Amino acid sequence: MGYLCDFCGDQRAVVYCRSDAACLCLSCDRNVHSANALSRRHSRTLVCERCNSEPASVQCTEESISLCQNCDWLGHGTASSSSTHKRQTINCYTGCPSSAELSSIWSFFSDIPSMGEKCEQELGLMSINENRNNSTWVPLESQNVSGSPQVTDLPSKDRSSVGASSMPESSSKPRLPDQQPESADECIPKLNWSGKKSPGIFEDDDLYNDFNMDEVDLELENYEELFGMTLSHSEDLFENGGIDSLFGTKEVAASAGNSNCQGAVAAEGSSIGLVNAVQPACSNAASADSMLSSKTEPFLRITGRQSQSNISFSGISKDSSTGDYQECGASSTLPIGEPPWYSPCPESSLQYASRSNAVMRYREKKKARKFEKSVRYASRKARADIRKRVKGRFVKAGDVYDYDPLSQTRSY
DNA sequence: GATCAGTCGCGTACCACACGCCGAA
DNA sequence: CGTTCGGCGTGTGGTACGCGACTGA
Repeated sequence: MGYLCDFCGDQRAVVYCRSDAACLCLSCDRNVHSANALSRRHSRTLVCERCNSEPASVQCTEESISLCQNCDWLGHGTASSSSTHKRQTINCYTGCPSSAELSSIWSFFSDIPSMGEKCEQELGLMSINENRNNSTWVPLESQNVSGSPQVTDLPSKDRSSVGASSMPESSSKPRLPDQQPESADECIPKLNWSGKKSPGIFEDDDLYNDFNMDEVDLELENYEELFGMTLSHSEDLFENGGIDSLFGTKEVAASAGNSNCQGAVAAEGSSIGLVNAVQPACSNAASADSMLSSKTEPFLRITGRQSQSNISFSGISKDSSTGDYQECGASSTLPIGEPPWYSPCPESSLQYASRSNAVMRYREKKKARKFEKSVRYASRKARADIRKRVKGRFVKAGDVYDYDPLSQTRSY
């Protein structure tokens, strides 16, 4: 039994919605995402059956288990025999596809009894008839580097698909279930995508507009993670030496997260990576946000050592399941299974353990984060809740008030 | 391109007072 | 050392206001 649905808390969570950052059962997934046109645009995928907290990116056909990139990397990335397991890419979908439709895009879907059968029954109770027109699924082309849904090897560092989440010019378009890739090349991410908007590509494309809508959520999250991490969480990465592989120096990372950053963030000649960061001016977070949402300009580009890394913070965020890595401030352009703190010396088991520790520490810290206001003293809150006010200000007991939280009436 | 007015969103100050904290007895 | 007392600072929520960003003329 996996984790329970974040919505109903009853059924087993099956799909992961990044826009909502929630794990949902299929029933709630359809209920929630059939609410309106915007929610239907949320891109979802299966939830990792190992960590139960991250969107799955591949399905291990040998183990019949869906895995996020991290779990996939941990489980298959070593020199163990499992590294030869065949894995099938798990595509994202939007809209409210039926279980049968999900089975059509995920051939293994019916192989998961707790998913297919049970939820099929639940889905049958719902009356959503907009599946045909509004359901799309997006190939995680970053995982489809070979143009084949079958993945047998973890991406190597040398794999130039690091630009995967950079917008491949045409392959990024959501594809209807019965659509086939126009060519094998379509699935190959374009390297060093410049971020320039190609005229005509995105125009008059409702499907793609839908996809863009979903990107907004992702980009917001990326923004939070990117700048939040560089300010507060970078310490963790620094401690583990991981951020060095991203920014090279602390100063670079700090300046990248500076809300008052003006002009380019650039640094070169770092100990590990050569950073060519180009970032448009941003005077505040809002600007940074809009900047990240921009589809016309790349805002950060990091060229790694030699040919191993070429990380592009393009502002174009594909709904790839690089999840945790993105959240660590790394672009989704990172190759599959390669955390941002990817060591240039993967042969070292010690460093591998260090990376694992880094991942664990980051996740723990991430979970500990709470952005909502916390009430330290419930008794004071209870008093404030019933205290009378005038224009929002507390008034002396007995004075004339215009707002009474208890009666919700005005005294005059 | 520069300027101005209007709009929007976000952050913060303000209020009273019960309560937590801390030093003194 | 443990308990009690008194004083002081803190925190609580809804609203108004200021400021910066954005947009259109």
